[in-house]
Amino acid sequence: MDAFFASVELLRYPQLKGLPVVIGGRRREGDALLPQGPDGAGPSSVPVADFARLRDYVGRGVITTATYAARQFGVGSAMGMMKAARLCPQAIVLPVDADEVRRYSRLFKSTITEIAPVMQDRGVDEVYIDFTEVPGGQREGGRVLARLIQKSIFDRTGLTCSIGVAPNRLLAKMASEFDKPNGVSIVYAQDLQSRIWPLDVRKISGIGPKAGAKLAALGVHTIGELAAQDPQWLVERFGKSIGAWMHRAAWGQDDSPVVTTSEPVSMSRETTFERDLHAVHDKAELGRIFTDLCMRLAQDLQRKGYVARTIGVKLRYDDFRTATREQTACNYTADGATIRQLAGQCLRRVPLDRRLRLLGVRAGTLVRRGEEPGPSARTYGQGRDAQDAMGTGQLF
DNA sequence: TCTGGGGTCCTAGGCCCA
DNA sequence: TCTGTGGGCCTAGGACCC
Repeated sequence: MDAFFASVELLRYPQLKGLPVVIGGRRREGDALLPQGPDGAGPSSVPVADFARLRDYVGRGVITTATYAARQFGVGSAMGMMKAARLCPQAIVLPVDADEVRRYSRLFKSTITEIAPVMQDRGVDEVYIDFTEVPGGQREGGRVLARLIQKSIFDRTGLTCSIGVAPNRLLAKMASEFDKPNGVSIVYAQDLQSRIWPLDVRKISGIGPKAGAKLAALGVHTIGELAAQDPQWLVERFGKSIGAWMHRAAWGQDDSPVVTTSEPVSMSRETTFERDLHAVHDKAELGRIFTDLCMRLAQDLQRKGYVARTIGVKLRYDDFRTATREQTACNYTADGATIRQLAGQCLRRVPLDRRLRLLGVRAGTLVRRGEEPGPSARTYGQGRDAQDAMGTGQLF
């Protein structure tokens, strides 16, 4: 299989090109989404000076993405806004406009599938494409088709994207990193030792901060060093599945197909509070938020046509520890009140002695509405804790 | 003053059942 | 009848991704 990996940079205001810009943070009620130009001309006509700056940002939140100009200051995705403001106070802050991002994401993907129909979603701004069967897909190792896709995306959306082409998804993803934000990189199987092995192990999608640090502590820093390890040695340290996968990945091996359809496994809604809340002192406010999360989750399920049998809660304490509890019911549901009741039972099994910074509600074991199997013969979550919770009053 | 939100997958332990 | 074993499901937590 030959695979493309394409990712787009979701910044489209030409007057901000080349400037440090971060997208992210948390929007407060009543905040204007973006400064608007005269006569409804939109943000594209707003002078640079009129955009908000990172130094003026107040409150919680993280960076969703940053331009390459901002990244030069050390600012990057998932960084706290306050830390980013210290590193690059002059950066322009744009809010996340989720509806607009979704619209452009759909446009980006439909442009690709019109050219190469076998495409796998990898989030809002990334896709894998199998172009084995696309006419002309092999010309110049795939470069011709990649350029065509790039141009089509730019013509349709005004967005640039970087593309990697390689024998499989794993290598294509790494190849796409080689020439950002608007390049095409081709990696052949025989390039493994010269172009992949010198890279840091963290460049492998799936090796994150924890595994990266553990490997570093074991003296393994590059992908080449990872490839040199005995697979059994990796299995003993990272487990059967991940250890074996790591070794295959280091050798550039990946036989996973480009999957064009998938069913959701879970849906959830969560929110971080403006200030930490206490289960007793802020009971009314927490109750309102909790109910709202349950209702929004129910709406999500109903809108997308799913019902769930497992309902759970997620809490994050003021010390950032996380606790989850979940319960699988006899029947499937997408009803807000039922979800609220089940989630409330889960909540009673969590310690609530510390202040909370986040509350979430999750629905799992999903099936399409109308395709529910019969009631489960066995029910779980009926232990002492769960029984304590049954039939008692609501916590919040 | 750190650290969002919405997901997937893996692991480990417990329980139940054949 | 008792015990051991293995599989499936549930639960909680963690790692990782965009």
